[in-house]
Amino acid sequence: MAWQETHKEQSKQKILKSAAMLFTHHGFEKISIDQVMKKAELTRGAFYSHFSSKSDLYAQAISKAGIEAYKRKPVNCPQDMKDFARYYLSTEHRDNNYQQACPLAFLVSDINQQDNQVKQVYTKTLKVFIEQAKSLTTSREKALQSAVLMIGGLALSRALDNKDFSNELLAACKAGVNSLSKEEDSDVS
Amino acid sequence: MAWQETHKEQSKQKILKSAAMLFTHHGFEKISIDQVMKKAELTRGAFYSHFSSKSDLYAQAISKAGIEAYKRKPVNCPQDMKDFARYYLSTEHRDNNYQQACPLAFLVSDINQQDNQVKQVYTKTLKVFIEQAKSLTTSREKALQSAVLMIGGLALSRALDNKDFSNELLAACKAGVNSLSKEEDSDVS
DNA sequence: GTCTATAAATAGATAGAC
DNA sequence: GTCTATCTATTTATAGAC
Repeated sequence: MAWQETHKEQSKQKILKSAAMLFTHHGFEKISIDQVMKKAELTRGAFYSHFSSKSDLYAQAISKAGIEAYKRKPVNCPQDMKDFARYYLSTEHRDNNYQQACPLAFLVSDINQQDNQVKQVYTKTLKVFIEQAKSLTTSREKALQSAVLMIGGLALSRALDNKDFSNELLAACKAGVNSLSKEEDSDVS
Repeated sequence: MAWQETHKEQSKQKILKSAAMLFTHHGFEKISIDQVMKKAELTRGAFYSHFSSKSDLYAQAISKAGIEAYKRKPVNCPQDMKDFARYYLSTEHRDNNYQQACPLAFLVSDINQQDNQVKQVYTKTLKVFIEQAKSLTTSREKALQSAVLMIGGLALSRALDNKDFSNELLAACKAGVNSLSKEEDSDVS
């Protein structure tokens, strides 16, 4: 019994890992259950033993993707907003070169089309992101602005067909975030 | 002959108007050609006399949606970044109460999944937006940051399931844009 | 140019064997 | 729990009548 439970959990985690990667990079509609299951080395029929619907998988995959994406960020840049922005607003992140990209940016305009479960998971993930930003700046308002500059900047940079323009946009966002960080803040009490 | 040309152009404009509205609010994948044609009071079969593919329609619809969305903005707030931000980052804009919402925010993470024609149109539309912002601030960098705060802020606000949180985010972005405007800028030469 | 009808492909979800 | 097979619905795109 314990073996079976473990086996089932392992299968579910394989599905979730595949889904987190595929959905983050290509969005909800472009990815089919079949693609997710093939990447997880399973078949379509096994899917509904683990998830109630494609939308259910999407919600859980976004949550996992968020956790995976932040797993490295705090480690690499625990106290410094500049490092955070450099990591987040990098061309590598934009160009799909991170194993787990940030779903907040990659899926931002996809979420409004989804059901409440998905919106709730996305909102919770954003709150964690903003808490992270809050610890690196001096006010909640500045944390919100930094989050929008990072998430919005990365999302916009991915939509452009002009690399120079896209790079310029990332640089401007980095500068904006830096001007909101603790070190640059003249209001330190 | 002239009559037919006019008639054809009118049909195309009706299709484009329907597509601009439907695509902007629901994205590329959630809208079918059939839905667009029904809204335009035509049938599916007539579609391919006007557009080569659904993707072709999408590109032209984004262009039209951008033009329509900006048609009012400069009129309402010709010289003032604060008015621009108040208009753009309003709850009405977020909640689909504008007849023509801004495709830059509503579709931002959808564009990366599309072909080059779509990306080019989106990029061109963003350039116009930034030129608008440039005329209301003191540097290109501030214009880029303002654009990201507005477009990214609106996009993010639409993804949340918590109205208070969403409103707070819009307010923070408005404050951020205001601090980048000409009036608040201490570097005026 | 617009219509009806249909081809051809894809995908979400389910049934039943093992 | 996972497999193969299939149902059902949807959608892009095309063919041909008017």
